[in-house]
Amino acid sequence: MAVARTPRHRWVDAALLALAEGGPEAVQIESLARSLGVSKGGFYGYFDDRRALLTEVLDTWESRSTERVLAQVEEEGGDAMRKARRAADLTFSTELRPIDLAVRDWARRDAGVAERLRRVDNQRIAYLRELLAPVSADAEDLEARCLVAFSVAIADRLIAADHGIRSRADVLDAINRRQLFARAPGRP
Amino acid sequence: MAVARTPRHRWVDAALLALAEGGPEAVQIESLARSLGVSKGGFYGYFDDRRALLTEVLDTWESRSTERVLAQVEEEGGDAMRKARRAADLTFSTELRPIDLAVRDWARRDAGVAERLRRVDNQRIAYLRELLAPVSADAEDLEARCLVAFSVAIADRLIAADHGIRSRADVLDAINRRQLFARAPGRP
DNA sequence: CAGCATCTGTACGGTGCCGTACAGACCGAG
DNA sequence: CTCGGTCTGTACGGCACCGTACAGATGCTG
Repeated sequence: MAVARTPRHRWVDAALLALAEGGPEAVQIESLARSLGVSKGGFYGYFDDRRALLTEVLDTWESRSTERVLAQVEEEGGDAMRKARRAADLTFSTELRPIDLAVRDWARRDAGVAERLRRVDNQRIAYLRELLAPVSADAEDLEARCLVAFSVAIADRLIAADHGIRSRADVLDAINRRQLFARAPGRP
Repeated sequence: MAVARTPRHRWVDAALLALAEGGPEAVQIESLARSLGVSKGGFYGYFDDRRALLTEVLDTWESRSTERVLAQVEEEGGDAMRKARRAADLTFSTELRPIDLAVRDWARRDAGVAERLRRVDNQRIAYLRELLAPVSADAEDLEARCLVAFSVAIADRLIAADHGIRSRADVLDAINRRQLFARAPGRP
């Protein structure tokens, strides 16, 4: 048996990279082959067609964004607060964030992708609730804080505005202190 | 002179629609021609090439998102609060919002688009500052509220999560009441 | 109504990508 | 070393889109 120079997962990884950089349209078999330094000859041994690759790409992204993050977080342990913080860090890592944005735009046009995104987002927000519950006044306040936190995290890379003398990081820090983690009145 | 069945602006409008629905890759001359019930014959009389159309599309979007909104708002008059609210409504109208999202994703890959978006966003946030200044405690608080408001407005259509018994509208309403427009402590 | 500038349909060559076919390279097993 | 299955390179047909060329339709204008 010949050993595979370009096993299945390399195609998927290359596709994830292309998706992150150029959206789903940029996931092109011949282009991926070039970036792998290979011709597309072997591709169709692993995948029926381009569509099958995209499905697998989404499967991989979904798994890395949920199960893998969750496993990592649980392995490291700690209290709910620490776990939720760690989950946030892993979710918005350098590799995962651009894919997240690409998928989010993709979901606007593809109901299947939208459904996957809903599953992933629901799991993320569930974690976020644990993080913010201790400082929230009530269920409505908690839900509001969660949506704000999630929105700010996502929109950060999508907004291009300046903030005068302040850097974006300064403003994000202020949001954390004054809105998200500010203890609600009348809580210990 | 023959009268134009398909004048320049119809190509631009069709392109804006395609951009909103499918991103810049979906702006295809032959596809636009089909949607206009016309062949592409006339297109190259108005534009040098596809690139020129995309430039004009961005010009149009930029103008509609800034000058036109501003003109409309100023025409209707009212105090700063009313103006800023009106500007927000016009900015996130049914037609403009999908284009906004498409441009935002586009900007991740194209520096020129990113620069345009920066100009537009800065103008929008400037208006937002007027809206939120009266309830803010200080400059840092104001900047935080602006970024939160803008982030929530943008991320709304990009987040797919559910909120239990509450609808998204409920949560957005709670955010408005409890975080964005809640009068800062010690303000009249 | 005739002339003419303008717009439109059709046809074409070029390019890039998809998916298929197949010959040959490769490497482990025996 | 030889065999055999697996992977890879190359070549091909098909398709969709870009941009060009040009003939003909169209409807002002004088």
